[in-house]
Amino acid sequence: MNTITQTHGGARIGAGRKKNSGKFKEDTKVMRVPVSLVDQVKSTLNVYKSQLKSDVEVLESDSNAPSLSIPIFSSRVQAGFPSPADDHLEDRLDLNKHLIHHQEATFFVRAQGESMLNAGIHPGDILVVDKSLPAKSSKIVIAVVDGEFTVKRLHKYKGKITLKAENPEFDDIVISEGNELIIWGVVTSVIHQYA
Amino acid sequence: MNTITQTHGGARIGAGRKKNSGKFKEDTKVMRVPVSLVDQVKSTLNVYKSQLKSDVEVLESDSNAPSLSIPIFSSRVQAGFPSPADDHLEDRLDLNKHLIHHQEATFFVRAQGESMLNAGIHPGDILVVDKSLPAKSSKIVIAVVDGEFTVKRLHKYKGKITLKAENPEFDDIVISEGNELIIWGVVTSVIHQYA
DNA sequence: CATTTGAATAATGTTACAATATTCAAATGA
DNA sequence: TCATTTGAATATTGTAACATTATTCAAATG
Repeated sequence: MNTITQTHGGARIGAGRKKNSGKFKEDTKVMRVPVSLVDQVKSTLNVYKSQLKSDVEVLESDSNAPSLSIPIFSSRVQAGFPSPADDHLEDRLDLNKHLIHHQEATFFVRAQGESMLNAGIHPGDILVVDKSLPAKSSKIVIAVVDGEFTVKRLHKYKGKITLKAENPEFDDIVISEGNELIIWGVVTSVIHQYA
Repeated sequence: MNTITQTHGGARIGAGRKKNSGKFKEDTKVMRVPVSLVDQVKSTLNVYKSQLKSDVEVLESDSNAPSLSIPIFSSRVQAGFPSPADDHLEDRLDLNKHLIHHQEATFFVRAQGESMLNAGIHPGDILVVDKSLPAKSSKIVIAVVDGEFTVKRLHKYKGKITLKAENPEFDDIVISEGNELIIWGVVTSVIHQYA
């Protein structure tokens, strides 16, 4: 070893990485998990990270929501539109009941990208997702692929799984051996709010 | 220490605890988890354990369990969603509360035509309509024109009122002296349900 | 032959460690 | 003087190692 003259840098106090500068911005702990749940826990961590990055926003459904029935009309009614003041109402609808079939298994996700525009999903829309429904082919699903949160249409064909974007400008995701795919649930409805 | 004469037991081969005799009946792995998710993961493990106990290997004890890199379409344990929100109660969503601001003045309409496709309104969608909001220009409104029920985007310009379709295949409706126009309310959101 | 015992082995929670990532003042040089 | 480069200091993070506890069951015992 020869003596290396220092050309830059130097010792000092107060150097070093900042606390909580990791991906979780908080302390971590090691825990032991059965192998069959490792992927699932990983996916949970990924969702959490995505939320921290505010890539996604996930909300759960409110089990204590009071019921509220509101009249619904069909726009087919051409004339003599019945006033909502009438008690002669066609029908009433409670959004929570109508859109949520399995309360415990339902959660909401706020859509981010534009990859599903042609499926009617716009950035900022609220997606209603049911974890208890089977992820059948051609359903729109919420998935985590290799740690990335995504909304795509699921296709299974001859054992090959593809997540299809519904916007020609976006690429489909073909799942192969090396990919980790976790499906969180099936999108049952989209809610778009106007400004 | 004095020499203790062995009174029972003895060395032998094949002794020892059996493999997979732990609570999970499978190998485990340590992983690092942010402290705020530790409880959540623990409860996931607990659910898993209780399922193991009751199910007594109902599913995929050997069926195929392609858990190598392949999806957990029907993961046995439905984990809750992690939330970075401090108050866990606040990330529960009541659709009624979220979408309906003036309960008394709100009603639903089921959309019929395709004239508003580009505004994201498809046939069969549920429109949330608020009667109490001012029908400003550029808002999507529910209107009755000469007795005909319609959903269009309202435009007011220099005293001229137009109801614009949001689909090039449909004509706009220009309101003139002789027309009767009644605006029932402003569409605040659209809900589309997937089959 | 039924009961007791303890050596062998696995599970499990925690700590330790090595490798990587990040920070930012000192060193440099323009 | 000031912008850029550098590397010591410190944190993160995945995994291995460890200590403790739990379990198993044949040998020892009576």
